[in-house]
Amino acid sequence: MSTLKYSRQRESIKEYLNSSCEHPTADMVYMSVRQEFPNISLGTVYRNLNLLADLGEAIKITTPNGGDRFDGRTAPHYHFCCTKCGNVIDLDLKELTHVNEAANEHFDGIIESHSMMFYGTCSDCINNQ
Amino acid sequence: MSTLKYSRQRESIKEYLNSSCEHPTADMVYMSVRQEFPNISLGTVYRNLNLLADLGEAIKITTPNGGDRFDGRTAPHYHFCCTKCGNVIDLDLKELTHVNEAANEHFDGIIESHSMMFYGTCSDCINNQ
DNA sequence: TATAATTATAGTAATCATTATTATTATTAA
DNA sequence: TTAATAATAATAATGATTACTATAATTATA
Repeated sequence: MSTLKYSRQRESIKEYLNSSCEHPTADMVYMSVRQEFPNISLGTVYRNLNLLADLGEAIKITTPNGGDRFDGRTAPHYHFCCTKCGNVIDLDLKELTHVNEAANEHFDGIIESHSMMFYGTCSDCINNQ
Repeated sequence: MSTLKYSRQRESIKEYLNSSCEHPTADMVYMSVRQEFPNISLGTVYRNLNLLADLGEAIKITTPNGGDRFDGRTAPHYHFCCTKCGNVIDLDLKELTHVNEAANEHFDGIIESHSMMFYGTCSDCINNQ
């Protein structure tokens, strides 16, 4: 196994993830971090986002359209995805703690976690339409 | 607006979706329907799967790896996705009916639906490891 | 502190899933 | 039966992501 080595690029990516609340795509992270590191490569962004997700320092959010999104907020919470504009928004909804066990009752494998995504229209799209 | 025209290819795709319980990817549908229509195009498969989903005759399941999957069972239900092999399995868990309203309480837009995916290890991967 | 070892990067090519294009074919309406 | 039109097959194009490789940055060691 290889040991993790510091990199300023990864630090900048992590910082941006933690400061942003828009659940950016890899490309959005790329655009932002390029202000500090004009030569950073999109591959570097992807590699580090996935690394941070593996380390548990970020969450990868699978969406139906427009690529995965990333979230620096690692505490369990749920998301809303607007079917009009695709934006992802944090929800204030307490964690469903018993569903994993409930789902496991009639199931032959081992259930460890779940993710839930809510869909509809965000307030921006309601107002601007 | 254009009127829908019958096609034997679409009929075969629909039939396969309804007979299968493995939540096939577009490519799996393609492989199967090719036995009846050797010249069918992958584009035709994609177009019809999306069309069926739009018509409400199938459900598109977004997964973290390996492409979207399709389900001919349209009654609301939840899925499990194995983190080892990627297989998608139906769960016997009753629908969470109040979460949409609960999520909407502190939210500025309109929430219409949700999807939930459970993760863990399926029984095949537990046994074969 | 200099040097060696090793990981990370930039730049680029390749891959995978999906959608778009277009000439031809199948279905439906007149 | 013919005309209108939607669907298809074949292929090209796109978008998101990963793989490759020579160089640069970081860390360990002498």
